[in-house]
Amino acid sequence: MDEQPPWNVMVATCPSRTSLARIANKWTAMTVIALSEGRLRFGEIRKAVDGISGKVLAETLRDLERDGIVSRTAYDQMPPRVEYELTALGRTLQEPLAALGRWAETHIVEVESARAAYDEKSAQADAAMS
Amino acid sequence: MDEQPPWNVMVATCPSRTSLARIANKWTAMTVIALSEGRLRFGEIRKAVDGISGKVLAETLRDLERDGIVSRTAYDQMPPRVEYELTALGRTLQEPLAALGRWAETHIVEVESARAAYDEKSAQADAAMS
DNA sequence: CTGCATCCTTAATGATACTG
DNA sequence: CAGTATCATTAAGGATGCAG
Repeated sequence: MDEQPPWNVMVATCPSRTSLARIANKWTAMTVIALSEGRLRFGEIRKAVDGISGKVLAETLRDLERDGIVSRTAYDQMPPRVEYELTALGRTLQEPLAALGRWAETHIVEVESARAAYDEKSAQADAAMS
Repeated sequence: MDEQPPWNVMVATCPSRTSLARIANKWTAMTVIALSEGRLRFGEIRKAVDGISGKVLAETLRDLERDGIVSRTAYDQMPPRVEYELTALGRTLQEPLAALGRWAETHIVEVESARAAYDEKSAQADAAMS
């Protein structure tokens, strides 16, 4: 009954590509992974996503909130307290992005050895030209 | 027996993060998705990944080859003929990246409605300040 | 503390021309 | 055809200061 959706990320003008561009992004992936632990404050996320700047995290969270992946709760306090958590939609994205993180971790040894081999081969090729 | 690897993408200096940065990328995702069909020529990939420039595709493929995800076969012909295909390592990445593409396609309707709601709310907030 | 605004620097991308 | 090289443009990212 359900026919395949007409959306196709491989088509440049398909709206779904704007969504792919957002989620296929290292900051998005790490932010969502951090929020898999549950509801977190801005500063806690920033600590979890080691190396992210305040500006980039604010932008990432704003974009994720706009896309309905993260919800933002601001408490009217001084100093401010703002908490973020994954929405129901965001939780459907949690596992796919976590899988990417796991892939990077489990295959980094293979990747680094491939890099070393490639760089070695390139160096030889360069030397042969001289 | 197998202890958890010491790699952690959430740590800025962990080598696995360089790998995450490469795979959590829209061009990488679409290129790998294109190569899921099998062995393809440069021009065929370029056609499949609609909108990618020749320069960016060449760089993406070179990076993927360096990381051991894609293999490159150049035939000594004129005009040149170069074919690319996923390696065994690359095929382990195929499903996680395909999942991202499917997520973008399946949820774009929800995402777009979230965006509309967010933009509407922002517009109201802006108007209230005047 | 949480952001936003600003300025600045760097990286990514695009357009074009050119070579094997 | 499959690149590479160059240049121009744009986007991403970092640093700082400041307001709520």
